[in-house]
This record gives sequence, structure tokens and C-alpha cells, in this order.
Amino acid sequence: MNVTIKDVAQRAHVAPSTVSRVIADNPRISKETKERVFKAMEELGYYPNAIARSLASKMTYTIGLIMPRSAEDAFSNPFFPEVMRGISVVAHNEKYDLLISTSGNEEEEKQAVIDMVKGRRVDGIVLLCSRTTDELIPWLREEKFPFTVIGKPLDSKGVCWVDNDNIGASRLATNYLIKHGHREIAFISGSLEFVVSLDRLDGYKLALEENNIPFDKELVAQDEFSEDGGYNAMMRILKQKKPTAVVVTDDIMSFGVIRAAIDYGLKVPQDVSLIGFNNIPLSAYANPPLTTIDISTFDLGVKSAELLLKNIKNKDFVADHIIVPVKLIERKSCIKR
Amino acid sequence: MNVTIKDVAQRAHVAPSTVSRVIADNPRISKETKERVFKAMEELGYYPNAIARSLASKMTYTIGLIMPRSAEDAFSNPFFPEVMRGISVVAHNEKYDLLISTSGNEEEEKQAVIDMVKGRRVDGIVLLCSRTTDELIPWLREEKFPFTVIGKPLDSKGVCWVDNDNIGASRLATNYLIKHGHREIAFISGSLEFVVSLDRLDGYKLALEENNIPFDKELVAQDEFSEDGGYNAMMRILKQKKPTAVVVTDDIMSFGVIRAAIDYGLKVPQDVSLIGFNNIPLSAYANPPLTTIDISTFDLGVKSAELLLKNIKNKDFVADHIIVPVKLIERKSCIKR
DNA sequence: CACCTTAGTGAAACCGATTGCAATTACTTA
DNA sequence: TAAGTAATTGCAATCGGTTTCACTAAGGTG
Repeated sequence: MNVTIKDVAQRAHVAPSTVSRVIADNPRISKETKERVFKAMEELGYYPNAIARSLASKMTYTIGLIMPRSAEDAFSNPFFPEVMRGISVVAHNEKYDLLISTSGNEEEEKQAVIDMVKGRRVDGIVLLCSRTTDELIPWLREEKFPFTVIGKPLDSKGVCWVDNDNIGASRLATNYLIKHGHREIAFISGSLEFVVSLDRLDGYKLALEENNIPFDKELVAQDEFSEDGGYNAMMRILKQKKPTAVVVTDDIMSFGVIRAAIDYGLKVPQDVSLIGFNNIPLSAYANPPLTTIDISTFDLGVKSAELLLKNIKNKDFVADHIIVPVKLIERKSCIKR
Repeated sequence: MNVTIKDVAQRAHVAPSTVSRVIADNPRISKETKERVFKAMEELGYYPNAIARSLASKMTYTIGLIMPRSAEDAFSNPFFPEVMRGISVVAHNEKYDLLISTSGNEEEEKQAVIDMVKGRRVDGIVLLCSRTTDELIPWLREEKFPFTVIGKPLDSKGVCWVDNDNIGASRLATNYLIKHGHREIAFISGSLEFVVSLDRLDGYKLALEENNIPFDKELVAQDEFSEDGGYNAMMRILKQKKPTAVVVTDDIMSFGVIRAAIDYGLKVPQDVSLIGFNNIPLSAYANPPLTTIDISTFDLGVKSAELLLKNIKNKDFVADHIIVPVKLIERKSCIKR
């Protein structure tokens, strides 16, 4: 068997409780005893059992990450790795680990959260997914379990969340196109089931309104967050209208939009300008390099983790939220007309 | 406090051990008792505590993932998310979770592994990193702890690993260029500290040899696995030689190589052809679209996880390895001359 | 000098499960 | 009818720690 705290205690001629206190660096233990215990630990090659420790102390020093839908989707969109990167940097600094549970569907996702929370496997949770239909948020709130959400939830009362100003960002993007002389501007997003899509649609409408451009729902389409999704959405629009520019709320989708335009005999940006969202690494190298809204994905991860840790440490931490700024990155996919 | 197995036992008028057996679906418990216990669990909203369970059963149902270097680097290279995707799909199917520990440097990395293993936090480990200097592998082998490595380790005796045939893949890439009439072929890779770089260099040399092309070390350069790394390496080569083609062992680096060529007044592929490695999503959309070696990154993850789980379940599973096939993806970055 | 702190340590309960072994009952079998 | 066996279930030890409370001895106070 492995060497336990009792073995150490025996060797150092102290009680197990004393060894435990030495590990926790309890100030009530004398220097001499500490040294004796450390020596014994060293000699025996002792290493504390994290599981046993968690059981007794009810702390796990790990934070749970819930990826949206299937893991397959999640990792193929660079948004998620990037936000994970932010989270893991903070977690690592604070000596927390990440427990990732991947789920196939909404039902499994809920189960995964329950497993983590009720199974006491994590000290807190970051939700990477806020669908409008999310039952998770009310549940977690009711359980009084620490969690933060990336993406403002529909009902944000009493929950910690981190997000961009999506309405503002979309308005910024649309206004940019309008200032470039476009008036027939299409808007392509993911499913309106997501709050983010809703908000960006609002921002788009707002910009049109400010410039007295009538809203035309034939210029708007939703589809999956994927290259194909972008392609299909653009194709549907092109069958009805001839926009001179398009706002696409995801860079990956933008690639599909470009492909659709080309298949339709249109050149980007000569015939149709295009502004994306997220500024994924790919965007800079695309053809043409994509003008896009940088949403500071990394920071989204960082802030969500920071907020969560605050929440974990302060029992009675109040609900809070953080708005992460966006930035328009000008490249070559938009022209004046 | 939370409802425990004892509460359930009391309510169902049985002993805690019986409840435990019901949870484990032990066939020696009668149907009636099972039903009674299930009912009690239902009524009390009982949920087993995973930590306590792990402590007693010594199983965690989670597998540890060690990311290379800082998490920052790890997630910014699409290779890692993709292999994680493979791992998490398998893990999810087998009801395992993923515990990710990110480390800043080699020392921390080792500590992270020790934490996981000695802390009994995981049932097995997937190493995403095989430096030639790795001390981790001998250590894990000695501890008899289940683990698999992605990337063939230098000393592969008694370890489970998954990899491509890197020598063959590199030879394939090089021969492709040779068949296209190139003879001044440069080779750019990451640090030779990595086994993979070493192997690919060997494949490159092999192809040259087969075609009676002398090896010229001025055509070879190593640098970081990044866009800048590729740029710098290519610049160093261009200062000495004028290759008509180059093998780059990482697509991200390829982008830097392209940029360097352009800065040097060279066109790709007109002046210099280029073949990459990894077939990251970016490659298809690059300018020009990158001809590259697809290494089935996803499968690398899948196979490594499968191998690990076999190892966890079969106490005396023999060391094994799996070679994942590669495929040359022809696009537009190479021309005949 | 009697009493009160204070520092340092140990004993034992507890965290929430699992599991080997014993015990009980009912049923065979010789 | 005594004894062996199979089917169920309970007891209690165990996993490896943490933490409350009590206790001892030393030093401080009036």
C-alpha cells in the first residue's frame, strides 16, 4: 500500500492530526515539530491523497467546465479552445485544475452538471453555453453552487456572467459597413435560440434604424455555427436579394459565406463586402483577410474564471458581471462603394 | 447537510452496505429490496458523492491530460484542441471525465503529473508531449501507473504510445516535391528536442538519399512551433540559399514561411513550393490553400484514449502502440517545375 | 501562590462511501 | 432429522485525510 499520513505520524512520533496541521502549515505547530514531520515525509516519500483530502475538507481545488453540445462541435470551433486557454491560465495561477465533462445533448449536459455538483467533484462551474432555454442556470442558482456563465443569460438576476456588449458590437460592425456606403446589408447569425444571436440582431437593427435604412427580413438568415451553416444561410439570402455587404456573427460561418458568394459568381470584397465576428486566428490568413470584430475571447475566459474564483472564496459574494470590450479589426474584406 | 447513503438506508430500513450494493447493481440483492431502496433514494433526492466513492473504491473515472508547456501555447495550436476532441469523445462514451492540468514549464509539468498520480485523482494519464528529455515516462512506468503517450517516445520500451509514421510521412512529403521536379528542398521543423522533429528530419533525408540528392544542412532550420518561428527559420535559410520548395513540419509555421517568402519578394507557389503538416482547418483557406500532410489528429486522440482505457481495465495489459495513417492533401501550394 | 492565558499536541469523531466476512433464513439432501 | 448450501442482508473495518475539543505544561498576573 501507499504511505499515508499515519505512517508519517508514526515515524515522526506525533499524531496524524499533527501531520495534517503541518501540511496545512498551521501556525500553532512548533518549528521543531514541523521539521521533524517534514523529514519523515521526505524519508517515506509521502504524498497527500487529494481524494481523501477533498472528502474531509469539502474542497476539491478544481473547477468544472461544461462544453456546449457535443465535445466534437466544441473543440472544432476555435472560440472554445481560446476561452479555455483563458480559463486555464487563471486556474493554473490559483492552483486549480480543470475538470471537463463533455456531453452529447442537452439532457446529458444537465446530467454532467448534476454529476459535478451533487457528486462534489468541483468547487465551481463555468458554463460555456447560454441557450435561451437553459434550465441549468436556475438550477445552479437554487443549489447556491458557485458558477459563472460566459455569455449573458436571458434571466441574469443573481448570476455572475461575462460577456461582450453584443448589441454594441453588432451595431459597430453594421455602422462600419454603412459608413462605407452600403445600404443593402445582410445579417447572418447562428440560431436565435442563443442570446448572443438575438443581441447581435438587435444591434444590427439599431444601426439600420439610426441611419434610416428599413429593416428587411429577407436579408436576414440563421443557420448552424459552421462553415456549411454560413454557406447555406448565404445561399438562401442570395436567392432572394443582392446585398452589397453582410454582417456574419461568426468567422467560421464567414468562410462559408465567402464560398457561397464565389459559387454564386460574386467576388469578395468587390461585389460583396463582409465583416465577421470573433477574430479567430484563421481570419487573418483568409482570402481575403477578414475584417472582423475581435471579442477578446481569451479575456472572456480569464474574467469568467476570476469571477468564479472570487465566488468560491467569498461565500457571500454578490452576483456580478463583466463586460469585455470589443475591437474592430480592419483587414481586406470590406470596400467603399 | 446533504443526504447520504445512511439517510437512504434508514428510510429504506436497510443497512448502508445494502444501499451501496443497490447502487452498484449487485445481483445478490433481491428485487424487492432494490425497489425499496430506489424509492427511498428518489424520495430523498439522494445523489452519490463521487469523492467518497473514489476514496473507498480507488476508482475515479477520470483520465488526466497533460498539456505541453504552458496552456497558452497548447490551446493556440489547433493540434491540441483537435486531439483533445478525440480523447473526449472516447472518454465520454465510456463515462470518463477529463482532468486537465496545465503547467508553465517542465518542472511544473512534472509536478502536475505527480499530483494526479500520487494524489489518486485520475485512473490514467494521456501525455501530449514527448520531449526527448522527458523524465516523466520512466517515472510513470516505474510507478506502474496506466498512461499512454501521443508521439512515440525515444525509449518506447514498455510504454503505450500512438503516433503517425513520422519518418514515412516526411519522406512522402519530400518525395512529392521531388516528383514535382524540385531538388533544392528546404526543411523547416520545430526544435530537435522533440522526437517528432527528429523523425521527420530523418524522413526528409531518406527521400533525398533515395533520389541521390545531397543533403545540405544550410537548407535545414529549426525554430518555435509558431507563425513567427516559421518566419524566422525561413528568413535564415533564404539568407544562405534559394530553395525552390520547402517542407514545413507544421501548418502554423507554414504561414510564417509564406510571409517570409513574400517579404523576400518571392511568390508562393510560383517561386517556392511548400508542403505543410497537420492539415489544420486553417490550411484549406490559406492563400494559397496549403498542400499538407493530414496526420489524422483526431484519431490520434481517439486511439490514445482507447489504449489508455484498455490499460486501465486490464491490469496486466501489455505495452502496445498504434500507428495512425497519414494522407497527403493536395491543394495549391506546390507546382511542377 | 493560586489562577488564568497561551502555545503545542493528541484523541477521536467525521467526511461518505465500499467490501470482506459473518449471520440469518430457507431449502436441499442424505 | 442433522447437516450442508444458497440466497440475502448486516456489521464493522477501511479508504486517507481534517477538525473539534480536551489536555498538558509553561509563562504571566495580581
